[in-house]
Amino acid sequence: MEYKNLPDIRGWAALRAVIERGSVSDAAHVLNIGQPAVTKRLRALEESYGESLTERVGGRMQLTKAGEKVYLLAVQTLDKQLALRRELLDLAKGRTTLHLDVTIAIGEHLLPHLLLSFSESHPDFRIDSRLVYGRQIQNDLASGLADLALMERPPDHPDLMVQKWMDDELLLVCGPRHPLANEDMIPIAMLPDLSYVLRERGSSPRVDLDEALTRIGLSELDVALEVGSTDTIIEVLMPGSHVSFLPRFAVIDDIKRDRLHHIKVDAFRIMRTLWIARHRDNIAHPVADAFIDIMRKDNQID
Amino acid sequence: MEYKNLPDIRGWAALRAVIERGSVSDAAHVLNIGQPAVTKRLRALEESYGESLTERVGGRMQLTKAGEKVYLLAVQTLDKQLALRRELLDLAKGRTTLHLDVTIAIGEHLLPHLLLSFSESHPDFRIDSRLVYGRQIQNDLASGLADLALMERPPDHPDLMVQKWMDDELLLVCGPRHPLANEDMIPIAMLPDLSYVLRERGSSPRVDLDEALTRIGLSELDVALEVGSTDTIIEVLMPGSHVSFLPRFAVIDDIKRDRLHHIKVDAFRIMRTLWIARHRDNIAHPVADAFIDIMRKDNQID
DNA sequence: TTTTTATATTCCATTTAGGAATATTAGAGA
DNA sequence: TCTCTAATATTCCTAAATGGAATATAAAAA
Repeated sequence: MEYKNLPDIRGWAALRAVIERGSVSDAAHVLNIGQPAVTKRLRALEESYGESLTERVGGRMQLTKAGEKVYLLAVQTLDKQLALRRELLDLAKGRTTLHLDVTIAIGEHLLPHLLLSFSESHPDFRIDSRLVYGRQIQNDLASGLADLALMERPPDHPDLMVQKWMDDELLLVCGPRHPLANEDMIPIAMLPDLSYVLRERGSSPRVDLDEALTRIGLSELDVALEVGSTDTIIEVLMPGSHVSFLPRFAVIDDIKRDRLHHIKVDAFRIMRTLWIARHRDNIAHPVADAFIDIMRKDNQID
Repeated sequence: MEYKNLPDIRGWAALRAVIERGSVSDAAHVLNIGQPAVTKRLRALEESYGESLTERVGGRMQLTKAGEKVYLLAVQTLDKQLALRRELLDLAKGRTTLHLDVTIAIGEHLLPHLLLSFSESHPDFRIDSRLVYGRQIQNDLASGLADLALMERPPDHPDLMVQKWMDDELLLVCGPRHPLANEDMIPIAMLPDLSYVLRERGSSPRVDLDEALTRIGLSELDVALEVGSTDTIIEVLMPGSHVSFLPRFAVIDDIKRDRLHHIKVDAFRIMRTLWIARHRDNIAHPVADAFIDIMRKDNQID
């Protein structure tokens, strides 16, 4: 049985940090060790695999072909190791915790209310929630780091299952002082003339937006600012020079209170669905079931 | 990012070896290190997880609840690490190797012919084959250690896909000097009176046999000997005091040449299917496709 | 170029790994 | 219950490794 030539997990951690930070010294900082230590870890790992795993390309550390494969295993294993740690903690303390991942927008607008309802009706259960990016949610579910996730786009990982949570729509909105604040509807042709504040590329609402724009043949909008939080976007809209596409659930309250104005676009709607996702091997989780129950009930009230 | 408290992979290897061999000293032997080293690895691992992972139960080392979880990750990771090593080798040498797992019986009787046909028609491709037990095949496929498998029972792992290869049957056979060597057919009632040489419990033919017997209400046969190889069973049958249930593909030649006699059993046949199995993520493997092609052609000739 | 920033080396103190010998413990058998 | 025995845990020691500080080297930026 193999023993002597096994790689060191800390080598995997080093590789991961170097790739994800893009530099050895940043990685060293994140890992709380010195830069030479990281370099040496990488060398040792390369020696263990007999292949060079990284190369400097334009000042950034990148993976070689072989490095890609090692990196994949490294991330998988480190994530699973973390999940295992947590599982053992839960086991020891006899607690039943639900580890929940949600997208940023859902976390900002829908989650607080849900958590409140849940903790009222199930004071004995515990939920640990994390606001993460869509891609990361898939990794977390796959590795067991998360038991359940609320997402704005369905995952494409083969082991992840989804069920529909609720319908949503991306709405074009502006602040009350914007020139269009009194318009009920505008034609599609006017969309390129507006100045936008949007979520960053790759975020779920942005991907949905870009897909919808491509469908109607619009390639690029005039994006004045990219922001990582819908709440921040709403603040930026207030002065009135920009508009944005935001999930209905995030702006519905502000629209009702006339803090934001919903500009309809003629013959253009971006419909979407919010999803509940979980790993196929993790379909029997008492806290998850209780939580989903709460979500469904809550939905009926709204 | 976690770094300092990561477990040592060699700890995982030690845990795995201890559990699979059932003792610390055996594990030490397999790992080519001393017994104290293994003990210390276990201690270190337990310290890292903050839980005791093993306990001595009746002289055998067993897993605690927490140990189970750690063991699972250990096996997964070590297998994947092995698969990764091999993948890197293939990558470096630019060769295309098919890693094939087959059950013992298939390996003894069907594989040699297949490999020959394959190497004749595809001299540029390479096949590494392993004879392993059914349960292990599933692990190998799941971890990527094997690309393709030929099995006597379909896997129940959710990520593994099967396609039918060929039909088979378990035949009751005896040597030419056995008292029943001239009988064409016997009643079911006579089955318990015979003395059997069978594959060991858990092997694919044995599981099929036991299931079939259960279906007709026969719980136990008189098993004189359990053997790990069908070839060995055939040898043991020669003197003529025992009978066995063996896959048709393993005995058809010997029956034709009158080295074995097939005893039909009235209203009792054990039909089975041989399967080609692979991982869902590994469905595009050129060598696998070429090999499956050979298997199909071969089948038509027989 | 020169400057600046990032990575690799070297050297050293410290820690850790594993072997040999030995103590301890847990089952088996009287 | 008390040996006896086989297995596991400890101890002690040497060899090997880790990671830090200082420094050399390499690669971008100016």
